Amino acid sequence: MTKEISTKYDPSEIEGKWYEYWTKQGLFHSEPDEREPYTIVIPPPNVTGVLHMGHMLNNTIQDILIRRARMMGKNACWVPGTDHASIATEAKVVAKLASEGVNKNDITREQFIEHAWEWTRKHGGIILEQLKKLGASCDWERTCFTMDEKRSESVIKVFADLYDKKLIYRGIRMVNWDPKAKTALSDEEVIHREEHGKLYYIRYKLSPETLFEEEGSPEWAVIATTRPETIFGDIAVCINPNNPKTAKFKGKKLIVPIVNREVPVIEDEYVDMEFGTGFLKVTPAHDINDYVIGEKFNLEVIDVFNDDGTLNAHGLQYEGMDRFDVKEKIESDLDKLGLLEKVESYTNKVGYSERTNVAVEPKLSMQWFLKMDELAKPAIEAVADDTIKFYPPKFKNMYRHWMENIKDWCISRQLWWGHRIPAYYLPSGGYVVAETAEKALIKARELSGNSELQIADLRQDEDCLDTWFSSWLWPISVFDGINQPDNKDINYYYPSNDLVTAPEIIFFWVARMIISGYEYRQAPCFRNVYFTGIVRDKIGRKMSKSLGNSPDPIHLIEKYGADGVRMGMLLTSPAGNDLPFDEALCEQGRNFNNKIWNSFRLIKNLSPSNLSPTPPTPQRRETVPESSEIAVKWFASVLGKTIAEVGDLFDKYRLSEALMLVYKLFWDEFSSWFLEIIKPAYQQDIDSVTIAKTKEYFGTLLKLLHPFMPFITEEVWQRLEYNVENPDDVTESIMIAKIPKPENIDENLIASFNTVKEIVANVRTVRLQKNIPNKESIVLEVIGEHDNGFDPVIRKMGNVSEIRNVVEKSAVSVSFLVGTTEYSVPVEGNIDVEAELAKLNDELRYLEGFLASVNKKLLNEKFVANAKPEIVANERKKLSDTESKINTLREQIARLK
RNA sequence: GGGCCUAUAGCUCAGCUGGUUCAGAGCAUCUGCCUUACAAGCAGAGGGUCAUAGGUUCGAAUCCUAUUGGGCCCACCA
Repeated sequence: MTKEISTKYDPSEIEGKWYEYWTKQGLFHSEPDEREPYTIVIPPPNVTGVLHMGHMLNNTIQDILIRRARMMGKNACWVPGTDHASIATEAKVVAKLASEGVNKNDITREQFIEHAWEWTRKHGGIILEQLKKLGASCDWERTCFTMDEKRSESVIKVFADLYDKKLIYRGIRMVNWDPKAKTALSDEEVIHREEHGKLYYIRYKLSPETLFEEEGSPEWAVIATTRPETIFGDIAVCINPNNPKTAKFKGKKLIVPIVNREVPVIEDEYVDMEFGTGFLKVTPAHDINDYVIGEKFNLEVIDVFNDDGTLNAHGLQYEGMDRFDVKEKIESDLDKLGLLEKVESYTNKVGYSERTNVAVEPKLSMQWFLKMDELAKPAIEAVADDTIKFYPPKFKNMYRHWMENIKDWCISRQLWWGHRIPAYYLPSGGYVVAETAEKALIKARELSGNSELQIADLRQDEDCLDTWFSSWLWPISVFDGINQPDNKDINYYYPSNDLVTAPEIIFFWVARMIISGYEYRQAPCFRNVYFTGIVRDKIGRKMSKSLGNSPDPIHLIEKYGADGVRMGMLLTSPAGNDLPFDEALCEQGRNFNNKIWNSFRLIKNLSPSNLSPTPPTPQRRETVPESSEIAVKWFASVLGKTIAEVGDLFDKYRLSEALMLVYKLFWDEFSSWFLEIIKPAYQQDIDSVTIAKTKEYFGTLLKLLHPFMPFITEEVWQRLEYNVENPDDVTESIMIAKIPKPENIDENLIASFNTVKEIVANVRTVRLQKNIPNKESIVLEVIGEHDNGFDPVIRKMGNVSEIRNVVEKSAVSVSFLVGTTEYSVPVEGNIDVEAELAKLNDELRYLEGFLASVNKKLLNEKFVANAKPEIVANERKKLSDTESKINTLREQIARLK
């Protein structure tokens, strides 16, 4: 009867079909209307990136949220897009050009940017196509790119605005320098890693002028440093004025080795008396602390490095060598000169560039900065008072701590791929900031008083802006809310509802978006932030390209289906927890799909007429089996209850748990109980009332599942022609069907049914233990209270021919307790008295122990006096129940003996 | 160095303001089953001194303290 429908579900045949259908029907597209909006803006992936497991997790969650909101009747809008990823993309383009023998320095800025656009056109958008495979229901008509026209305009406008507000300034500061990308980095782009290095103890000879007079006095000071290659920049040696060990060097002069520069010994309490030898070499150009000291003492700054990390002319004979090579060379050279006292192994933290993974160099340079402290204030408050909620809330602390100690943001980058800083330098000196060259010209003429000035006379700043300086505007700029602050989209969709992102970028991105939201909309940019964890492999390593431990998401989708992978991703990932990914999870997801598929096959073939020789006629009254009647009523309750619970879990962003709940509802309650009850026996008919209810429930289950597994639910929904059979559903796609409100919840019914399940399970256990085949019906004896209302279900599910209320059970039988009622299954032949007795005695012993503990509690006056009355009452009930159980057991034991 | 989080079955996790079925779920394991939707399945079963030591309380997985083990964030000790 099911010949035409395969017994295995094959996702590959249908996923593409439905995605196309949804797109063609315009179901992902949103326009402002009278409904309540529900908005998510995607964390824009790098334009030339490819999908990895982190994206999979992140976008699965977003899709679940957006699909759920849509089915709750909201006007759901998920805006997709990509990020130009300034430094990462530029690095890729530079590498590509290099492989073709082209050096970036040999071509013009314009040429380079053309190459970068070409690269973007070629590789860009791949990732968005991959998201479609996952089922992401983004509004593709709204796709944005951080460097498209509107977004670029927004960025420049904001820069000019913040400059006018005096929040952006330009200055020479010590910044993190990436010698590979040859650009400044923000503090956030630097990753500190512990590293095993060396601590060099170097002798700095006393100047002949300031030698100690006494015989046997030291001829040098020993200075401990991890960076001997910076001695060319040494300009002083510092001691702590309170340090007796170094006190006699006060006022002395020392000779920097190799350079042979005479430098003074200065005194500052910054120097740690305990560390090393108590002497600190001061190299203001290459250490932030030294720089501070240098400023204080007004010392000269000698920068010894080129932009690429090689030594410059200050490095004397080492000029042109790489800093790491110099470190080694200088070690041996110092040794030869007898100036290296010793070398110790030493562990310290070294900063690395997040993008290029080279050690960053503190470097003094002219950069643009954004003042943060004032801007941060409303953003701190918004998270503190839960205007913007974090899930999980533990990240609130982290956020607050960072925000309260926020430093100015270095926003300039010495890169070409990005938004060029709109600052224009005048030939006569000075500069102006304006959104366009034309506007700049007006300002420049004003500034210089020279009305003859032309655009060509102005020189635009060479730097471009940090990538995050465009993404921080994302929730606003995707709706063009910077350029057109009062347009209908921004007014309708902003603030967005949920942001789903990784905790790694809480400072890079989340915090800054919140800041810009308050600065440019005077409102939060989103209401909730869901932080996902890091996807790890089975043994806990972070998934990464270099380790090669990351499965290709597209392969996974091909293997398990998008729905299966989505489920696998979600099964073990509560908010903020890392996700130990295992393909077995996808397998579980795929198996569940198959379960859904097979339920569908069963239901599809339920028909009042399919086996009956004569179709039902109005004359032939259908009979509804009692068991089906019970099941239909019971399942309505379970369904209603679960809908309510799922809603609650969604409100708390506990998506894994919501999925698990629906999973169990579908597999255990619906498939194993409901369907098994209503399923007609071989060659038996089924009534149309039960069929209708079954299909209705199945439809509701599909709706509940749809946000998690969109493809299979649509396929099955359509195959059942759900909308046709249920006139109330006027919708075509399950995507826009409405999830019903929780109703018909009868807790008593659910509780009674649970008892029934327990009875049936016990009957089945007896069968297994006694080798009674399922096909052989049995008799069930009841001794004690029992609700006969559910007997039809017990009969069907346990294959029980008769349920008998008796006073005394059959002599040869196996019995069990459910609640305080004893049930007994008469069996043929003899039973193993010994084994039976042992089992009963075990149980008796346990119950007696339990009784004793309950008794102890109740005899404790303090407990009775202090505990809440309902708790005491409950203990009393436990006492009497246990006593009654014990009596039953004792009787059983006596009888056996 | 400062701060935050965490420790519950073999694995991944629930367990709300202490007290009902407080020791749970899924997966994995074991035992029967090819029972007309499904072996990617069905039915059943066994797994835990709730990290350790103290304390508060009539009562602690839950609250407090210390110890140990994991994880994360921040920070300029050369």
